[in-house]
Amino acid sequence: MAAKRSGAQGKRSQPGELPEAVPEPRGEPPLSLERIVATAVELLDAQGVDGLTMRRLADRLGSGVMSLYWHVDSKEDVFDLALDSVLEYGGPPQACEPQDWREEVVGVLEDWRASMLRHPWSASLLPRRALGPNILGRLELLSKTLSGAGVADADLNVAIWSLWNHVMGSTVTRASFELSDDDRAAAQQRLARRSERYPTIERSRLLLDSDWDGTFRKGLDFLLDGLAPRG
Amino acid sequence: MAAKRSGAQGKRSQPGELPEAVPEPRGEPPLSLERIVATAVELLDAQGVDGLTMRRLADRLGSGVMSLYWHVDSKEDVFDLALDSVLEYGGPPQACEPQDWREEVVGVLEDWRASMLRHPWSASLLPRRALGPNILGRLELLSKTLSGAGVADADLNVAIWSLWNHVMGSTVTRASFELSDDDRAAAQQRLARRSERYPTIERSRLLLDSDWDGTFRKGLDFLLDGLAPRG
DNA sequence: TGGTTGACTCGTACATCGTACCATACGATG
DNA sequence: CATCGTATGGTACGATGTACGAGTCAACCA
Repeated sequence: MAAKRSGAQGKRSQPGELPEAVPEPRGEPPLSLERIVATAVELLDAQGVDGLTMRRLADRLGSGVMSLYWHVDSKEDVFDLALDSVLEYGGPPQACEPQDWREEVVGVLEDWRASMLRHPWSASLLPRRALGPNILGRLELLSKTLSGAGVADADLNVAIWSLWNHVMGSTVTRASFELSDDDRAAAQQRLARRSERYPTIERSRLLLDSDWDGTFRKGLDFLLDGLAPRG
Repeated sequence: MAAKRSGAQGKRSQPGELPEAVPEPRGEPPLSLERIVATAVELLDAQGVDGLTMRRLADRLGSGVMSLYWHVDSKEDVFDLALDSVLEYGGPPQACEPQDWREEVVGVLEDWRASMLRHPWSASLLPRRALGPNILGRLELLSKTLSGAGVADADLNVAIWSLWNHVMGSTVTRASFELSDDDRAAAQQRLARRSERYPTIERSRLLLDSDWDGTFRKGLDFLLDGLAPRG
């Protein structure tokens, strides 16, 4: 529905030069998709998924609630756009071609994971259909790198999904268990109270002392070992 | 809050034998946590996450809405209980000790994945804190199996989380992309329209022809290769 | 016997949400 | 001036989660 969502131009005036306060009365730049999405991300960072409300979003933007709906179809739309916007890819730090394809893949995936951990709400938004241009771009980049590294076309999809699953799984897991210290303490108490039922995970302090970064790196290495061309 | 959530007894009467319709007037067995959770799972299966409403749940149970709140603290509570209840573990099919630790691990994890895929909403509930007794039980079982297989204590947490991440990641991914055929067609169209931007993933038909089960199995094998004791 | 208590049920009410509908304003174009 | 597309936003509606408190009923004690 809706024939809206046109080019979404940011500014509009390039004609004459009016020294008076015509372009921006200061305080309320005009609404735009970009501004809406950026503010939504701010709100999500500050208040979490449940904290994002169309009314609160409009307040932060200094606009009426219904004005948002000219730029956006629904709240779901805002979620999709926010998720994708957070996954914009800066590209590799140095422009030169890296020596090792493996290093490049690791870099791409670690940046991916870091982007999502920077915005913990993104993990809980994942299970919805999420195929914005930035996500697709990252998939394409990963795909191209693997292909260039010599992974056979027949194995390409398996490789991509395995790596994607690893990133998503570890992000979701970490976001779930990195909540508040109170929650963690409560979980530990619950666990200790029934320690006779869960002796092994209690002994290994699974929920307390886990090294998320190390686990991610190690699991990734194992996957890459298996996926490597000419195993 | 709330000192409720007592023993939650199912029946109440074991005194005399009244042949009249005293125990169940047929049609409305008394409310109980078990019945609430079971009905919530039904509703989630039928209508998805957004379909679960306290009012709808009460309707299905033939009770008033607020009656639910005597057994349950909040709607979040219902979600937590439903998620955990779906992950009850039946145990290995045959009682005998399996010959191979690896086979046992694979069995545990495939059953785990299958349980979640049977209730697709469970994937989208995951990113919340989710540590019910059944999930903990599965973690404990996995942990014990790995430990018994000779995985060193120092590597145990890494192994558990890597495998957990693999299950969760592939479940979330599959649930995201196995939506409706319409959605898939729309995504494909969007992709084709910009095929010049995503040539590799379009050529590999990443979004269309993926073998989810095979990917899961292959990734799992790679992880187990890496995690195997005495590599 | 009658009163009290605690487990359990539920109708009403309220704040808050997403958003449909409609009135408005404004710059550009006829 | 009339018209139109772009853009804004006030009001209102239906749905939601749940606080509150009144209700029922069995069991127990006086």
